[in-house]
Amino acid sequence: MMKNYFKSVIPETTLRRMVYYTRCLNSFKNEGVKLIQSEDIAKKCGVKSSVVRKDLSYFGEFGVRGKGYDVESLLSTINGITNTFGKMNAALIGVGKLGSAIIKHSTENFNVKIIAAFDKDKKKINKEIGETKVYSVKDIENIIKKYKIKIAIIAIPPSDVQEIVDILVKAGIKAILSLALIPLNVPDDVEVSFVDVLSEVEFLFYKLSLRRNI
Amino acid sequence: MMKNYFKSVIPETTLRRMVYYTRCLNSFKNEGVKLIQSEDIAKKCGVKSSVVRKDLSYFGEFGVRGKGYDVESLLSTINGITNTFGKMNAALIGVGKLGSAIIKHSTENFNVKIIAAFDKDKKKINKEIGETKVYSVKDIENIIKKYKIKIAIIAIPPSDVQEIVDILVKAGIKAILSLALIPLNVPDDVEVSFVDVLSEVEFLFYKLSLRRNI
DNA sequence: TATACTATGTGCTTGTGATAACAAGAGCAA
DNA sequence: TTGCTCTTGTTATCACAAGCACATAGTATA
Repeated sequence: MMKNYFKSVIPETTLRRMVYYTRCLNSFKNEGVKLIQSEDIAKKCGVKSSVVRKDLSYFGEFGVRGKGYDVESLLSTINGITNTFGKMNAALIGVGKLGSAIIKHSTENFNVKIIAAFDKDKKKINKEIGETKVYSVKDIENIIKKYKIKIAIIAIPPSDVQEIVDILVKAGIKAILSLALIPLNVPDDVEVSFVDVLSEVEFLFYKLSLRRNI
Repeated sequence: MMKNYFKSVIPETTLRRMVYYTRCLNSFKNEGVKLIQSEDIAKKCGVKSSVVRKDLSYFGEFGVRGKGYDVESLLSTINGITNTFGKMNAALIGVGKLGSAIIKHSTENFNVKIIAAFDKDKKKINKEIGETKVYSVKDIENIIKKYKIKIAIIAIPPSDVQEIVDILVKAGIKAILSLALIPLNVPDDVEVSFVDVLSEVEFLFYKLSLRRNI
């Protein structure tokens, strides 16, 4: 039976794994593999095959029972979910060491493309890092609106973050990835996500410490 | 009633929030706040006060009913959980742009200290970034054993990751934070965690896309 | 000392994600 | 067509985390 394209609510954990699956599928594709089974994806990603099937089933029925999934078509179906079918365009604020590392990383890998970067340092403005042009932070609103960018990565000192966040929200940004683990004030319709290496290391310390003390 | 120090099993989500609480408490401390309530922490961290209280209760009873928590003593109690009471020492593999950004970040902020870095590029070996000395990857086992380092951050190209992971495990590393979202082979007693900016951005794309399509 | 007040700590309910077990569908062969 | 095999898609169960709501215990005040 054909079902409506998306089930009611899709768990965040599933969405996170979808990113992982995409990586795996691309890897299979590059190896020339045409057909795979849920078990193959599961092994490669370190999850259970039932999880893979369940995750995929949230979006529709893509497999053939008794056979498996067609790598190519599964990939393009997943790409279709984000409606991008190409690069996912994002902006980056803060072209310091971390910021430029991310730009470099995005040129080498995967699906995300940083199409505009911003900094307040005049020495950096108007230069290019790879294909990414660096603008003044004063131009954030203009450029973001011009290119209809919806996602921004923030790689600036914590003290400046909220000020920039306000500008981004005003410019129409709908999701912010902050590289500093500090609370952000945003409207309800703006997604916020944190990535912080040192926080994660601290978390690992907690985990290790508790292992012995239980 | 005094209870045994740690309750049976502590949820991962709680441990993650503990890191966040630490940040908030330090922030309160710097502002000169002596006494706080669960509601204060909750607001600052964007969670419910009952969650804060429950999280803390996993480790013991630190508050005074009718008053709240003493900032200073709560902080040192939490620090005590990791048995470090000072810096948390970690190693870093790969002194590229990303790696050196992390080292710089760790000198400026928070609790984690990178006490040894490793690279295979001879130009980088024996130099120092801040207070962190850069060693040859050939010395990983020696140095890690010498300083009894238990946690390592990996910031190298995906193709080299597994090779380094094997060396780290052999050297006694018990937790690995990988900056590339690729599966790692490790023994069961080694914790593995991933932090990948671009994966997180992709995840946000999924989230935004689905918002409209439900 | 008694009483009112305040914020903690904690059972208990509720909701959500993970897991396993199973039913259903597709291909193939006789 | 019938039966067999294989792997998907789904259902039912289990485990766990979130949040409420209240009993508890300490503080302040008279």
